[in-house]
Amino acid sequence: MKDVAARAGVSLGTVSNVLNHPELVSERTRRRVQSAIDALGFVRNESARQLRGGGSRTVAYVVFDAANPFFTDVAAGAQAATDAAGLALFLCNSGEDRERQAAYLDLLEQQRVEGVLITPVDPADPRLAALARRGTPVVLVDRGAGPEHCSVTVDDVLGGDLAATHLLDLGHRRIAFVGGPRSIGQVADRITGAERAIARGGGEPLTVLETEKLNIAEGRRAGERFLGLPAARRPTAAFCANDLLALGLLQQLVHLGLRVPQDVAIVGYDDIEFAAAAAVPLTSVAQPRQRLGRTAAELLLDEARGPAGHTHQHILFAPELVVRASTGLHRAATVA
Amino acid sequence: MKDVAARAGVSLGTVSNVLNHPELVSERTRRRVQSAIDALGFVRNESARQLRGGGSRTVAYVVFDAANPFFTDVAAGAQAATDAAGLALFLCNSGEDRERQAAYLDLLEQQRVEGVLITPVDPADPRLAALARRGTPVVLVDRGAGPEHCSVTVDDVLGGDLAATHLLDLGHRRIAFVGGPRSIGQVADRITGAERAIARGGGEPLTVLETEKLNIAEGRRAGERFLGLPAARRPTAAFCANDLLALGLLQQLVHLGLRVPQDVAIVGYDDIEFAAAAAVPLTSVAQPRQRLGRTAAELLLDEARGPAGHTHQHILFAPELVVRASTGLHRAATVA
DNA sequence: CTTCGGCGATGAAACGTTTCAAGAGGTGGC
DNA sequence: GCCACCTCTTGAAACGTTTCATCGCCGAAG
Repeated sequence: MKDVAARAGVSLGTVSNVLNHPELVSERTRRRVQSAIDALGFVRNESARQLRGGGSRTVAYVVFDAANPFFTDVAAGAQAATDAAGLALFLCNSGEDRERQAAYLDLLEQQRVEGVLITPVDPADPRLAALARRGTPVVLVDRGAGPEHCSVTVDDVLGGDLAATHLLDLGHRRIAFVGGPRSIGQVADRITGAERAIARGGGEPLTVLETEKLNIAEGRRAGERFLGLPAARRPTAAFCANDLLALGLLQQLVHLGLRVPQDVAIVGYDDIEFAAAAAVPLTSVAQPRQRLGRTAAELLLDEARGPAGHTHQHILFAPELVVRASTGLHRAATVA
Repeated sequence: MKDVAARAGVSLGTVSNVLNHPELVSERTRRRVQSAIDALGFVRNESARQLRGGGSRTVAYVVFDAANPFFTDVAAGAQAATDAAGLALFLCNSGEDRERQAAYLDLLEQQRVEGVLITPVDPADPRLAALARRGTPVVLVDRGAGPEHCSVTVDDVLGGDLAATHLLDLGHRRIAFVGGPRSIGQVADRITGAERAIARGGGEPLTVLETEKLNIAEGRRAGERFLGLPAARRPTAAFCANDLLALGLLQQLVHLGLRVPQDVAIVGYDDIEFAAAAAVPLTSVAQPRQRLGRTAAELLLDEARGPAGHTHQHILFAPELVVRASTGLHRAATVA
């Protein structure tokens, strides 16, 4: 910037004014400075600017699994909101890894981002509360929060209930749950919801096939374990914690010779775009993904704008069941 | 930091040493300073640190479409490399939008990231060359580059050739290409490859159904247009620029009553995980996705480490055809 | 002719670190 | 008892901006 000033024959302050308050600078000087900038290829050093007091104009979304289309849809919603506010959104993929989540949170705080959206692997990480306490707004996405954050969630207990109720209505009595680890709140809630429905509807206790992650590969593995269950105790339906698991499970079961939905009915969760395109189109519990992201980002921006006039909110959306071929009408017909 | 120093009864320099060169500080003082840090919840200001000379320890991948699993797999590969090097990776989603790409590039340069990986919407953006000229390493991913960058690509002409050759081998003579816009290099190359194969194999000229984007929704739309073609000129096979289009197309054609592969054979591109799980498992041209990302990040890190001993490289991988049901054996049998 | 106001431009302080030359204090050798 | 050396700590400079009080100048008003 010094060089620019020298070349244009003005002071540092004037160059800065051209950049930040062009209306204060005369047309003539502004042009001279601008051409010096262009000639020298000057690029403002954001660190220095930020140091002096400007904010970072940056927000981050720490995502649980970037490879899951559910989260990229949420991110798209968030980006719509940050774009409108003129902030940049960085995506950070924790990849279901606590340490990576921790590393990102530390980094983001050091970089003084304006706020953090996060779908946490580990909502108990003290970093989250600390971050908020020290003044970086944090909004939990798809996960409930304590009094120190805003949160935007979808009712996972209800979602689990919807899924299980649907299967019970179709006449299924022995239902499997595929998903895990249970330490993940969403998983635990969906199980709770399913158990609630079963208790009410009079099915047998849920057979839980716990997985280590929530991806397609784990779904396939669960398929093998499913088939390994003694035929007498084998469930006639599976409710999966997300669509990736459901797609993997579906693929593996079909591969091993079972028919869906005749032999096994499957319900997924999230209703990602691929669910409808699956080998057997997937019944799934739909969440308002974009809306989730947009709302979360709006809450974040509100808090970042005026920490004063902001009160934490916990917004809860309702999921909806989308019925497709993977649960079929077969049993229903049988029952009816 | 001043507060920390005061509370611990030491100088600023000592606090800094505790943070950056703990081996220079006596055990006693170190503990005192550390407890002051904890008590005050001090978080180092990364801007100031960077200003004084430290690098940003940060790399970004500007991705073409975060919702396409192809790119998240590439990103996972890149992250493996940056993790190993102790750098953080930020994902920036340009979402096929030139302006957003431009905004991200400006921002990243201002933030002085150590390097930029990018699958550009617009490889002609002068920002890219300028960035490199001014000293920020740039590596093009899945897109060829001039002499000013490294690049890591997969041979798209060959990929197009493989796909079309496969269809020709199955006896198809009238082939559609679904994808666009043509301004995207990958799309143009895949068309070129397909045309080369057709010229060699003696099919009719490619029917190009140009799309605006490369996603599922556009694939569905292409399905309608496909069916709108006069029956006499309607192709018997479609080669899609990526799997998202192929999945959308497949879904729509089936929905409209066509059988795949009997009425229309479909070949996709990328071989994303969902391709195998589709209604009719998709024949697709596979790319070494993770490898692509890892290699690109490694080149970037090499350049960032020593701009001196670095020479730009252009690495080209070969794609492979993965045959599944969507091209079936049907025609082959007919022909044979 | 003086004074006032307003517009543009200026220069220095401030932001929060890191680095580095130099100082303080202690230990051991001669 | 002096010097050399070592370890630990210090203080100040430097990084590249933005901001703000101030100044110079010009035209208009009195």
